[in-house]
Amino acid sequence: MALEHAILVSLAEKSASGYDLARRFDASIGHFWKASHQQIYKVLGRMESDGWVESELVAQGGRPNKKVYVITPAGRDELAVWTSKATPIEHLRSEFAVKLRALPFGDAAAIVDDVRVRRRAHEERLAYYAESAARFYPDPDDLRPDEIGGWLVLRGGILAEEAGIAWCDEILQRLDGAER
Amino acid sequence: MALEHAILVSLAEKSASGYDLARRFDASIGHFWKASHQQIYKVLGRMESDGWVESELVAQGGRPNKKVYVITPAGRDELAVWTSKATPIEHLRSEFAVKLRALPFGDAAAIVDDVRVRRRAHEERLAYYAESAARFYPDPDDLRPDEIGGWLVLRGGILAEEAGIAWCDEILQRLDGAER
DNA sequence: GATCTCATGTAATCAGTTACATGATTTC
DNA sequence: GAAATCATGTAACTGATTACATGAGATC
Repeated sequence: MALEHAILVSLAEKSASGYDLARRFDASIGHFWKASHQQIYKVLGRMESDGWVESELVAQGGRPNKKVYVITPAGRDELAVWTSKATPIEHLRSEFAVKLRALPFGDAAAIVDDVRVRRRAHEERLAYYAESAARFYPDPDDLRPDEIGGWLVLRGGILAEEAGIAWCDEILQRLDGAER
Repeated sequence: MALEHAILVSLAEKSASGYDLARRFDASIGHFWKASHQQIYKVLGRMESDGWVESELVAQGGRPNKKVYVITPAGRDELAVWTSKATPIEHLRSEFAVKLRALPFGDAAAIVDDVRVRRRAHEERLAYYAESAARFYPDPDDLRPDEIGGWLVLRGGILAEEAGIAWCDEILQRLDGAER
C-alpha cells in the first residue's frame, strides 16, 4: 500500500530509474521505509500500468541502458488523494521487546550484549540524522515551505533514536548494574 | 520468525488455548507484537508438529471444548537458544514519515488533522502503559528477577509513546502555528 | 584475475491480512 | 430477537524476502 506512495514522493522530488530508487531506499527515504530493488521493479511495473508513472529508455555511453521513470499528472493526483486520507496507526512490532519478556526463560548475559549492539545502532542512526539535519537544514528557524516535511521527518528520526538510546540505558542499568 | 517465540514466551508464562493467546495478543504482549487468531492457530499447528508445544483437549460445561497448549522441554530449549542469539535490528517503517515528506505535493490541512489523531493515539497508549506499570509494578525499585523483563518492556513503551507525542507537538508547532 | 558498480529483472517462498465458515451459550 | 462471547479453523490473496540470473565496464 505505501511503497507505491513512497515511490511517488521520491519521483515527485526527482525522476529516477529503478536502480536510482533502490539506492534512495538504501539511504534517505529508506531510513523510514525500506524496499529491495526486486520489490521496487515489481511495483514500478504495476504503477506504470496504472498510469501513475511513465518510463523512457535512456541509452548511456559505456554503462547499461536505464529506464527513467517520471510521475504523471494521475500520479500526482493519487499522491494528493493519499495525503488527504488518514494514515492507519501502526502499532509497535518489536522482537526485542518480546525477547526482554523472555528474560526469565533465557540468557540474560546474551541479552545485555544485544542491548549494547542495539545502543550502538541507535547512536549511529542518531548521528546520521543529526548530520543530515545540519547539512541540509542549517537554519531550521527559517525553512522554505518545501523543506518543512523533510526537516520534520528528520526530527522524528532524532526523537525516536534518542528514545531508543534512553531505553537501552535503562535496561543496562537494570541488568548490568553499571552506570554508563 | 518471531511470532513463534512470542507464543513460546506467552505459553512459558502460562499455558493457554489458541483463543486465550489471541486475547493476549490483543492486549499485554500484543502491544509489542500483534497477531490475529487465524495466524496464531496456523503457527500453533506448526509448533506442535515441531514438538515445541503439546495440546490437550479440555471439555468445558456449556462452553465449547478448547485445546490447551503447553510448552514442552524442546520449546523451552528453543526459547533459550533464541534469547542467546542477537536480535536483528529492525528499521523504522513509518507510512506517516513518508506522508510528511509528501507535504509539498499534498494536503497540509489534512495532515495536521492526521497528526492530532496520532497524538491522541499516543496519549492513550501512554496512559495504558503508565497504568499497567502502576498496577503490576507498584514498587519499581524492588522488583523480583522474573518481573524485570515485563517492567523494562513497559518502560520501552512509555519512552516510545512520549517520543511520539513530542514529535506530534513539534509538527503541530510548525504546521499549525499554534502552541498547545 | 577478482571484486565492485551499474542496470534490470524472474521465481519461489514466507509472513500476514481479509474474507468466509460454523455453532453453542450468555447477555441485553 | 439481536448481539456479544467462547472456540476453532480454511481459503484466497497481498506484501516482502531470499535465491537465482545475466552482462558490461571500472577499479584494485
